[in-house]
Amino acid sequence: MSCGERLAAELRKKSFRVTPQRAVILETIAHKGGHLSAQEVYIEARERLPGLNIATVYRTLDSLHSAGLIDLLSSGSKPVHFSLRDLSNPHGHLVCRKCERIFEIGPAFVDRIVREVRQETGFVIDAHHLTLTGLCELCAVDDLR
Amino acid sequence: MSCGERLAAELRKKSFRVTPQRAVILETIAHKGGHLSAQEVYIEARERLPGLNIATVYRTLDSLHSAGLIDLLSSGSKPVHFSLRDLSNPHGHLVCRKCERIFEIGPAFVDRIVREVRQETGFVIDAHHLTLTGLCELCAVDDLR
DNA sequence: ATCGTAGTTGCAACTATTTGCAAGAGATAA
DNA sequence: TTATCTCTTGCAAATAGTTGCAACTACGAT
Repeated sequence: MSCGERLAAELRKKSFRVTPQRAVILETIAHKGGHLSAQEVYIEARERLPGLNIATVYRTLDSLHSAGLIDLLSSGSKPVHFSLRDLSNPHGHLVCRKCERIFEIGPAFVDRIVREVRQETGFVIDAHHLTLTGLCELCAVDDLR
Repeated sequence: MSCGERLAAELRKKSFRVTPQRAVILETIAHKGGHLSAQEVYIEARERLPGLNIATVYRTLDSLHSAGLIDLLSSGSKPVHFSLRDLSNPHGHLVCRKCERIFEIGPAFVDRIVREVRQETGFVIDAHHLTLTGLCELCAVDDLR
């Protein structure tokens, strides 16, 4: 099964309809890799589907997120970014609210947190893109004065 | 020391200037309690400080957040909300990306996660408003088909 | 293959957020 | 107290994101 077919199947499974717009948007995110803003997705995707409307992009990103096909990285209050969910590489981000740097958390530790939360609350958090806000080691030291 | 004075001291400590705008915005958030959107803060605060500009509200909320005086609740891709940081009640939120319901995590468990992350990474996450996204118990069951 | 229905889309108007810049005002030191 | 240095603010314009609604279309039922 091709990548596109896999995504389409995934969508159908969640009873979302498979439309050209959704396919193009999803493929755009998959193709570019990394994190994209809604605007970036729009600009890229419109090259392949000229009539595409920005409102559709926003609504589609929303749908794809609740379907669990893409992840959402909201670093602080800054604009939200999206990325394809990569099941093979669950990882997390630590966003420092002071220096704004972003640190990665490895798969093993992310996995541990997911397990603990599930055990404690029954809630299954998205391991693929766990994002935590706080102070990095250096800024935390400053913060004590 | 009054509440306002405490907040002013806190601001000065982080070398932010204490201005009428910041005081009013902070007091508005403290007074109303719960979570407010930037617009709500603006409407409320302007009653007390008529000349107040919306741009100032956004910039101030940003400053107060990086100063660690207010927390930020971005449930999914929905508009960001702000609330006063309440040191006496650290708690977390679990946001289900499917049914959109929000569940609370108690202080004890939040504390445990904070400790684990610090131990593992040196990063001190904001315990006052930990927000995790994923699937609640019910939606997780559905998700398996 | 065709139909009907409910989910999706494009459009346009609207609301929300950000930014550059000149004027204004806390904080520090003299 | 006053001068000075930056940080902040207000304004206005630009950008980003949302919403209602009529037209369109994917897809299960016929």
